[in-house]
Amino acid sequence: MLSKKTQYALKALGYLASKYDQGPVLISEIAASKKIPIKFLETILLELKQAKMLDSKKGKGGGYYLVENPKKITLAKAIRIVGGPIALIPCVSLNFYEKCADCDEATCGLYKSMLLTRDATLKILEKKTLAELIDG
Amino acid sequence: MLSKKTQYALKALGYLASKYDQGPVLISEIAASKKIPIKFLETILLELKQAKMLDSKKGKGGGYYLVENPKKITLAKAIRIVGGPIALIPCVSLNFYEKCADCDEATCGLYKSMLLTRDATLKILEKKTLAELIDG
DNA sequence: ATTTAGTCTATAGTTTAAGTGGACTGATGT
DNA sequence: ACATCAGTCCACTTAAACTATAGACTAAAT
Repeated sequence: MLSKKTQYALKALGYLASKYDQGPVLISEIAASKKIPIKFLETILLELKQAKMLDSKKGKGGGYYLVENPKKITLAKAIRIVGGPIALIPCVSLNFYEKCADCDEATCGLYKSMLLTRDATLKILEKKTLAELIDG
Repeated sequence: MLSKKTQYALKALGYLASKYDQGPVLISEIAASKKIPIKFLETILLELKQAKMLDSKKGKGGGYYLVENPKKITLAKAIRIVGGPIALIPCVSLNFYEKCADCDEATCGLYKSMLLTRDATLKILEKKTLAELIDG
């Protein structure tokens, strides 16, 4: 399961995708529309900004907006930025790899099954983009 | 990502599968072999026992053992018992479903992508069994 | 200058992970 | 039969990570 933070990030990005090229969007507007705790959302958006996926403007008429066309940003990329490994266990994670304490990957049965699962998941998440998060 | 608890459960079940029909196995043996904190493992095995996937014998010569042939137990079933939803978000979970606060499932873009992902994952986890967790 | 809206720091609450101590149960030896 | 040992079972405590909230600060617009 994705963390709450990651789920919120995807929802927020979907909303921003639907407003792409329409100027900055208020944090409060995103929070209200997607039912996300506003202060929590604040930190998530900041993180996405630091990763150059979003940019922001302060003051009146300010807000957050996507830097790039939503069609060019995959769900996998977004998930990874906010810190969510996609694999089910660390030893098959591409971006958050950690060796198991106990097993040899060449022979580990669990490793094999989890690898299959990761590949199937990634095949989808590397293809789907933020544009496809837009409702309708 | 699966919780630590779920990861430990799968490792322990894999070990028990490799010792199926060889009598009870000590918690301490499983913990040592799979590098699992022993007291944490205790509670996990107890939970699997209460779900009738394992049974145990107390006293000398005691320990835990699989009730059923490991070939008959899917990974999906095991994961669900120890409380790990397989879906990435609650609104597409079969066993731990929760409605989203903000979206209409008929039109939600995120819902559609997550549903695809869940199906791909489940296709694997509903087929793989504990027998396939045995190393080698 | 005033208002608007993002940024930063600190903190509280909640869940998950892990550790401690001891009670209970069954097998075994004498 | 009884004592002892080996093991699971159970109730608490602690630690760490995750989720959520509050308030002061800074930049931009008018």
